[in-house]
Amino acid sequence: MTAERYTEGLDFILDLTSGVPYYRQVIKQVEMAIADGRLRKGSKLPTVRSLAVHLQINPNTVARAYNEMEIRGIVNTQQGTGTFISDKKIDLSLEERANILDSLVRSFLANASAYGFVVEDIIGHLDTLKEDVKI
Amino acid sequence: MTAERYTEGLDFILDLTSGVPYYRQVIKQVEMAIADGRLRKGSKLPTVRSLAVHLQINPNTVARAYNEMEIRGIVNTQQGTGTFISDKKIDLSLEERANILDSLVRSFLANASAYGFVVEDIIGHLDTLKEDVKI
DNA sequence: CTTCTTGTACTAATAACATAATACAATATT
DNA sequence: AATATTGTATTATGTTATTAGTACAAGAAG
Repeated sequence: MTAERYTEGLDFILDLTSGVPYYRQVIKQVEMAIADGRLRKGSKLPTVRSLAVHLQINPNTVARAYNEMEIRGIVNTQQGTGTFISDKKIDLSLEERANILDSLVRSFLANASAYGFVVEDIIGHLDTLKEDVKI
Repeated sequence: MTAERYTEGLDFILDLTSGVPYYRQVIKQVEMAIADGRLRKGSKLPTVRSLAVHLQINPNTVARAYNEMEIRGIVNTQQGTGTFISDKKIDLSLEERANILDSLVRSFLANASAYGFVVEDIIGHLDTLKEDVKI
């Protein structure tokens, strides 16, 4: 399968029941893979057509995800070649960085609390995620 | 605020970035609250109008969530009175609970990675927050 | 009884999403 | 050079989600 040409350990899956649009799920999975180290600068993503076959969706839907990621600077795409993770650098001072992180985390904790989760739940789950990636 | 009339400790929050339809988020949050005991038979939910104001969405959207929950037997609603949790048991397995948490965490990580944060950053900050809360 | 509060119903409009189909342009391979 | 692979663009169609606005019916409160 041509999908083998992209980074090992990266497997796209769609959750058909979540109500989250498909293209968003693709974007989020790429972002996740970047966050936990499975994808890095220069890594090649599966082609539009192969990922569409893999996920059993229309190529245009994959193309939409890739296009949006390019607009956001997450990837570089080139006709005839493919799509690669960019080296997008986020220039923030340490202080700005800390402020944004704090804001993101607090917002997330609030949201999680609406479902009844507490900090320990989150930390436990993140530790588990991290262990999974290590294998 | 009229929302005070419903069960203490229950707070609805929408994640505008996850792509999950709003009405589904409301339903899921009610289900979680029932499963972990924050809501029980007879507990009153906020009115359609008050929750709509609280969440800054259209009342019809809340009404949709409430209507679907009534169809599924989760709540009983009565015009002129309000909406109450039914006596239907909702048992979420540990796995289902973990899936919900996983979905929340992944969506958050994807957002965070757009700012250049990685899992270790998040865990570190959560540990820090956890220490703060202890004090 | 009157007024207020509550959920219900309905219509119309808009935006977003996903698909199918097709064709073209740029790059890579043979 | 010819062919294959890759992303891009476009049009049209259908479905879903959300909103706004309005009105009605049922229950609660005064």
